[in-house]
Amino acid sequence: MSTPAGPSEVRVRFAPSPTGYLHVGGARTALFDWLFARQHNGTFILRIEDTDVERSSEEMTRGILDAMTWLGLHWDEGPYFQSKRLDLYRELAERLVSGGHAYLDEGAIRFRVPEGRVTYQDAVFGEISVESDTIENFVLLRSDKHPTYHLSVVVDDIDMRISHVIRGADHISNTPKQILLYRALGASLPVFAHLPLILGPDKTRLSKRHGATSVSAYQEQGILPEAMRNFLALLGWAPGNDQEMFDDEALIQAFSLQGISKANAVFNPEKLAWFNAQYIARLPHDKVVEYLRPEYAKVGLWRDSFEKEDREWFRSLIDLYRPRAKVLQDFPRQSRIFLTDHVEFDPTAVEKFLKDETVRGHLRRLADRLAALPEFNHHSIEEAVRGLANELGVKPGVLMNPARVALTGQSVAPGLFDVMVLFGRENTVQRLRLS
RNA sequence: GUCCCGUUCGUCUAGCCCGGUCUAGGACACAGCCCUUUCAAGGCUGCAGCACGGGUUCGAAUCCCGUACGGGACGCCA
Repeated sequence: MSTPAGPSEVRVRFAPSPTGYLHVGGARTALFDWLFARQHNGTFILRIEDTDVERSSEEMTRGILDAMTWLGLHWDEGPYFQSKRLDLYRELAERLVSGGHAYLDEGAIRFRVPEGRVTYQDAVFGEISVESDTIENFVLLRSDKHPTYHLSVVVDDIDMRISHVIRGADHISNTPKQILLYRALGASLPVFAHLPLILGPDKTRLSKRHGATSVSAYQEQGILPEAMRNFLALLGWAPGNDQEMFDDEALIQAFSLQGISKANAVFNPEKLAWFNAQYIARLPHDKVVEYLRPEYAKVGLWRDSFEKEDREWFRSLIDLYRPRAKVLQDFPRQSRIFLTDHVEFDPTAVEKFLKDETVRGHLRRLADRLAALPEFNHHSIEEAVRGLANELGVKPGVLMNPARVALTGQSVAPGLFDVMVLFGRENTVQRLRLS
């Protein structure tokens, strides 16, 4: 075995089993591990627990790594694969047998649980204490010579000099068994910190029947990794004050094991959506474009000029929709009116605003007015529109609501003057005249 | 069933360790109002909670005990 970690050296690991996708619970655990490592200038290790040959798969491993990368949880060591370390587990299982700590049972090796009470201090839950006669002699090595979870996790945590075991609270009752194993192997204990579970709205463990649970599903739904991180950080942890918006630096600063809650938390997708909207509204333009490029490309609306000659125009377009978007897909969906020549008219809106012949006459006059403007910008357009309304003796809305429909085909759109600027004078005038 | 753990607005939570400053604070959602060219965004206001019962104490969301409810673990799964 390697030498134990020094007292100040923080080494944590995230150890998923590649028997499924990375779900939000696992992601939250990984995030806390990562935050803790970063805060202490420690090492974040990724270990794949693939000792169940039947259920583990490479695609799942791939998916987990991708999801971690998308979430921005970069690991410093690994991924280590337990399937490549089988000899080590066998060797130690045999050592435990010869030391009298374990025994053969029909081809498997079982741990001999000693009498007494096992007590430890959990960094989150405080003292946890169990009478060892409630613990069965558990299997360490299966008859096929593959280790069980308890053996491999303890052996690896010792070997990899893990200083803090941060994992889900579903492992609390496993911990005494593992502590017994540490003792039998003559190793010192890491700090154990168990995280409260994430539940569905019905307070049962979050699962597929509650809706999307995999990180990649949220990625596909147009959730930003920044938003996901911020949201997940606040599930089971709180800074002790009222702050809610955290960038990574602030999160790393503020995070602490003391701030972790003992009570399970219900996953609230609406709050996630709110965080997402906040980040969409706030992220730097280049970052947003980076996320948006594939979304526009997906629906055939991306043009390379958005990053070249039309850069400023595209920036204005994006800014117009930032406060209106909840997910990334909202951008192409809502802004497509600016990106295709074809206008689709909403029949209800047409019926309501463009039926009246007088109104259409007004719009043609407005078109003339706009065509004659020396400058075509937000301010000059506003003056022209309000001026004309005044001359006609009508409220500005009488002009503006029909104009909006004439331009966009819809009764719901961003501010009319912004819309006109974005369309440009020619396009605006033409669409008004065609109405 | 046995063992372990938890319980503050519908939800995420602050406060609890070190009892009075808590007529319990913030956020999401919801409702109303304001802003306003529609829709958002934003601002303001409102709705709503210490699971229950004992005890300790001058005083308990905060400490102790019990009950109820909830969760987790009891696999040659992890």
